[in-house]
Amino acid sequence: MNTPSELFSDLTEAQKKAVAHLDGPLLVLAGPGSGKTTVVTRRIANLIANGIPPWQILALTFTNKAAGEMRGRIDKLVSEDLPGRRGLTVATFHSFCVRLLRHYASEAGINERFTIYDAADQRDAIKQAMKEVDLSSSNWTPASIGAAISNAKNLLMNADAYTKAAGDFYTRSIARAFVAYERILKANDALDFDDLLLFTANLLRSRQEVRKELQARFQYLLIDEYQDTNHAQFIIAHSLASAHSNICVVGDPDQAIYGWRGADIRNILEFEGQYPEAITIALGQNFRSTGHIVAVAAALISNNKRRKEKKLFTRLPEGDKPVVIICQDEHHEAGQIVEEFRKRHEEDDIAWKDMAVLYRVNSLSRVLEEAFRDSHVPYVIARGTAFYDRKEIKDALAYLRFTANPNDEVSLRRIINTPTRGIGKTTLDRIEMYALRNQIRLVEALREPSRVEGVSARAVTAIGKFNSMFDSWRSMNGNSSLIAISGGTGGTGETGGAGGLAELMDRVVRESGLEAMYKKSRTDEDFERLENLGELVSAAADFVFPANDGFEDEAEGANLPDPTLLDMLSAYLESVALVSDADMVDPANGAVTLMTLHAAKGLEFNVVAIAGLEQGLLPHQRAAQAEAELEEERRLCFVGITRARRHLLLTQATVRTHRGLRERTIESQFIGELPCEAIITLDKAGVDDAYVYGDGSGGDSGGGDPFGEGGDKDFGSWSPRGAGRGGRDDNEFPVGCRVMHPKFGLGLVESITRRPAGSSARVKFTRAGTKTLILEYAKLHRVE
DNA sequence: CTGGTCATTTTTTTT
DNA sequence: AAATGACCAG
Repeated sequence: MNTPSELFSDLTEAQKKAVAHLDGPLLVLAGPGSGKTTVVTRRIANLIANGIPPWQILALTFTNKAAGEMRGRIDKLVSEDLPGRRGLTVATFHSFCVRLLRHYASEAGINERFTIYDAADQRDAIKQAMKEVDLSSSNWTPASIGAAISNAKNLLMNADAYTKAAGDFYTRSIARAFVAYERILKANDALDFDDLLLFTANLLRSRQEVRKELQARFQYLLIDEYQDTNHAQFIIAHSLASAHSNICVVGDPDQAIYGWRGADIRNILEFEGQYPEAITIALGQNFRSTGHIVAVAAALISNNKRRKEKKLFTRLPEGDKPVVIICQDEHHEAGQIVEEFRKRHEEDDIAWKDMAVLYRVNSLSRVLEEAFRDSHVPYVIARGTAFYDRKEIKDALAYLRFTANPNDEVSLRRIINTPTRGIGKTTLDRIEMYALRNQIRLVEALREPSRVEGVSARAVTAIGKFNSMFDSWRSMNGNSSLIAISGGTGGTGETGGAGGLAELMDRVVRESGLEAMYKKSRTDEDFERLENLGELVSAAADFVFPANDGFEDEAEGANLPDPTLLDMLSAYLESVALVSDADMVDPANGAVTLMTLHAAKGLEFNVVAIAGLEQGLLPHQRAAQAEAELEEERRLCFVGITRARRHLLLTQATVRTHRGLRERTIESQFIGELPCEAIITLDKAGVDDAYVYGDGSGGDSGGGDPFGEGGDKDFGSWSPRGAGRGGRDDNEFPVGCRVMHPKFGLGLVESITRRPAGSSARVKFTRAGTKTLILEYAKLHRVE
């Protein structure tokens, strides 16, 4: 068992004070790299060491990764033989709410088996709602309606409340769609992400007995990243805390970057006003980054006016100055970043996994990815949702969701004719009409297709097969040999339940016809889809039923009933719905990480590059209007800079292709806000004059240097990307050579035009006539 | 009913 | 550039 003294070793006075705090409200203002996680985990260990039962402690985070990390670190600090350690609840806000809502489903007035709708499902449902209330989609977009609904829900307004408050035509129109949307969700037994918080907050507010029960259970609260909580989360936290005020919130107003999704920075700024007896501890010393990096970050953030002044400082050496590189275009930029990383890897022996490229928008990842791939530097893109966004995966999961919840019509519609099985639009329209007229659900109407007028015999048979397929899967639930899971505490590797889940998944993939559909064609793309489906099946086999439900098993070792296959399925779908991009950053893989600035919050790397420091990108176009939004962009940049421990690289491309258009950019105002004595600026954009006007045909063709003798040393070694297509174009496609284009077919190169923006070629195609193609983009292959 | 082509659009960030 | 949605020919 760790003695209390060990919990306090190596800490600053401020940190010690926070760790030692037991009862009452506590606000920890933790600057970047200030040892926040250490303080939080040790404080929880200290609570336990002081005799507080772990099951009375609730810690809420924003990502699964943060929750897992926190739990792991607490586990290491708390002796294993301490009884009841398992009862500790560490969860994300959303997953905590899901568990709570399933447990108190009847009190919350919802179906225990509710489905969680992700952004795409939500969009589908909103579209349907707009259709129902006749909102022409030319004046309204599902996105704008969705944003309005989301904002309302974050402020704890449901459709009724919104309708009552709606005054003008604009809001009344939204209100109509809102009402219809809510009706659809209700009918489908579905909750969207915002609902998870909204319903929980309302449950806690309106049901005294539930609130009391939970208050008694969770005597000590800890909320991480408190600066990013929204009003609903605020209500949840304080409903739970109101009985005992044992609430510890941790955060940094300078790192508040989720205002756009309803996060209210006032929650943290006004905490002391809300709890006058609160103790506030500021952790300003940075243990992560070297001097210049901290100086640059501090200077940048001091430009924010609406801000609580907080001193940032480090005792680490000054280290290398952050480098700003002005690049020619995005390919050049990517090349510079790869080159810098390679140098750090070879000269300083820094592992790839200790480096990251950060950017404001996901679309920037493509060019970067190409550069890393072409230069054989291992990389991963942290896009947790990407896998689950793929068509084939969404389809397979829709089958599962409809299996678990037959009321989920959004999923049903998705898969009823995917793969095509002869239940087309006409048939579905007729069945829908029939359902509407007879006041029954779509699923029920599908049970009696022969009674629906105008449905062909063929369609009736197809529907019958469709029904029996799901009946067969659902009956797996009743088969006890499939549902047994070894012990409620889980944790130990293989379980019968996971096997059942994997078997179900396997059957779904095969019997639905998805597998056959992709097996039929031989394209690479379809082969990849098949592989993804296989991966999905293996992932299901590895799925472990969550050990701790968090509400029933107060007594240690309480015997929970074995989860059924349906329980497994719900838990699995839930875990899939709540993954975040940040969750996918796997420290075990030896690769450079590419991710958005948002996803980087809470992480740190030895080497960090931030790409695209341009007006309109960082700060982003849509955020540059209002001062408050601009300040959030600045905080985002601040978050990015403070991820770096030793080396920081900031890049700007003077020309960037955006939505197919090549445009000149303007340097980000944030670059101008950095103290020039703490940074090094390298302008490598102008060098391309040598490239553009140099004589291309002979001079620079031989070596790997597309810039001839004009380039300086640094510049000369750039070209991993350029060598592939852009820089070598004159060699690759000489005038007169025969080429193949995926769309236009076979052609003959008539001429080559060399431009700074990228060379183009006039190609005479046998079928399609003469076209001018940008070599960088056209997928041209030379044919001998 | 299916599969293709053409026209239109693109919210930045995410639980 | 890419992804959707509408429309039209089999």
